[in-house]
Amino acid sequence: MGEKRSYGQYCTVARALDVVGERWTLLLVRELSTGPKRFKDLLEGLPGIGTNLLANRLKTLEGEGVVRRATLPPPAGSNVYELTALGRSLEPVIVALSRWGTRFLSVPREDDDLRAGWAAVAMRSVLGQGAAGGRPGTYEFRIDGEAFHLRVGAGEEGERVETRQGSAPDPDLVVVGDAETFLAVASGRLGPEEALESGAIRVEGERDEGQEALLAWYRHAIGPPAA
Amino acid sequence: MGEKRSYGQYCTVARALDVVGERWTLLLVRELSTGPKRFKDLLEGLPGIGTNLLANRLKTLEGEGVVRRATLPPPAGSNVYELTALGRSLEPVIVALSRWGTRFLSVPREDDDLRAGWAAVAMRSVLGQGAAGGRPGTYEFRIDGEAFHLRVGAGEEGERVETRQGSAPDPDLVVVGDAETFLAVASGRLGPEEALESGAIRVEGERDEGQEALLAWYRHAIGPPAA
DNA sequence: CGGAATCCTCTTCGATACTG
DNA sequence: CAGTATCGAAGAGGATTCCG
Repeated sequence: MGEKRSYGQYCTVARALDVVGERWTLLLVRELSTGPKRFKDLLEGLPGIGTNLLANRLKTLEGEGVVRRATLPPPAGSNVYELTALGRSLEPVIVALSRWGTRFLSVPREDDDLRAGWAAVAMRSVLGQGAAGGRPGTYEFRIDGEAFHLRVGAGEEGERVETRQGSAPDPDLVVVGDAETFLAVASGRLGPEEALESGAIRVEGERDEGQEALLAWYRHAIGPPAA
Repeated sequence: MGEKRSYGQYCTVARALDVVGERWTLLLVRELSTGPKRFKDLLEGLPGIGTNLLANRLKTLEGEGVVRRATLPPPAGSNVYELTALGRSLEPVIVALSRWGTRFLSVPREDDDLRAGWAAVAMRSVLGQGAAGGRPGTYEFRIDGEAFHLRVGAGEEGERVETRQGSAPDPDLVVVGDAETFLAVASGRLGPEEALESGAIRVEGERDEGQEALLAWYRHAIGPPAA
């Protein structure tokens, strides 16, 4: 039984792909990159994977130290899967793929699935491109009614960004919109100005100040349309 | 007939993987990342792929604008495959995977294949981590008798690095060694000092000055052992 | 509800042989 | 040398069932 297929190359890239190169695996990491999830949530976020394949991938990744099983603290108490430190260190891979994939996004195809979390991942991936000088802070996104927050910290080289599902306790800014709009903005297809003017994206709280801050942040983070 | 399998997700990561997520594809990009190659050379660098699969991948990637066919200028005149600009922009993906895969490298396994080019890719991927202040220049590596050169240019944010097969016309430094040693150094398993002292890696040209420069460069580029 | 196991069909892979 | 053709083996994927 599955003796673990390997490329059999003494090469850093091949070794990485031995672990995360199989079908679905990196998408599974993407799902967990915003926080722990139950088996059922993962199925929801990976339409078409099938329960057996998901279980297999999880088992393999757990064996390799990329994923870990955990139990959420009360009152939740659910069994979840989460990334280990090793798994979280795949972030640059996800970001690089996300940036590269942006140019293939165009518009949703017939039968394309769409999840709020994917828009959050896309938003995260367009950040931290500029060198220092970003705007550290916590930004909450409510995408199709689901909350995510991005913590932008001023690191040594470029910004350190973390995206997690759920509300932030102390957001500097709360932005509301739908997934397709956020993806359009992340891909550079829709300018933040137009998105705000048309009402496709709204800022909660003190409107004028918040809106100005968001625009400034967008402009810095996303930069000129489509790299 | 192969209607082109897709994850069917309106997501930047999934779209990227729709194009380069299949088995062998990113390794094929790795092979081409150091320069154009003939069909035969690609087979050599992807042991086990099978001619039909390689032909399929190349055709698909050509259709997607990642790879292009070209004819080398005389006197070579061979038909080769090379990356387009779109293909070259996959560099950050390869680098991210290579860095992540470094920790799985350890020592060659029984039956592991090993190619000089893979060591060059690994060397390239450990560069440009430090912020500005790197040492721009051209470094030639002769790995197992094969020549590669890395051009490090001082860019805006971090260094811009390009790796190509073949000799450089004007190398600032020529370093000679075998693939396994270079991979050990790239992975942080072997310090550059030890590698030079043991003679596993040699510097050509004016020894003392060159050796000092190489060491300084290594230290800056690679930094403290194993990030 | 969470997930493992089974069954069956289909596609892809991988190795070799064959052709322009 | 550069592919195409072929075919057995392995993996994907969808449904369904079983177990805690």
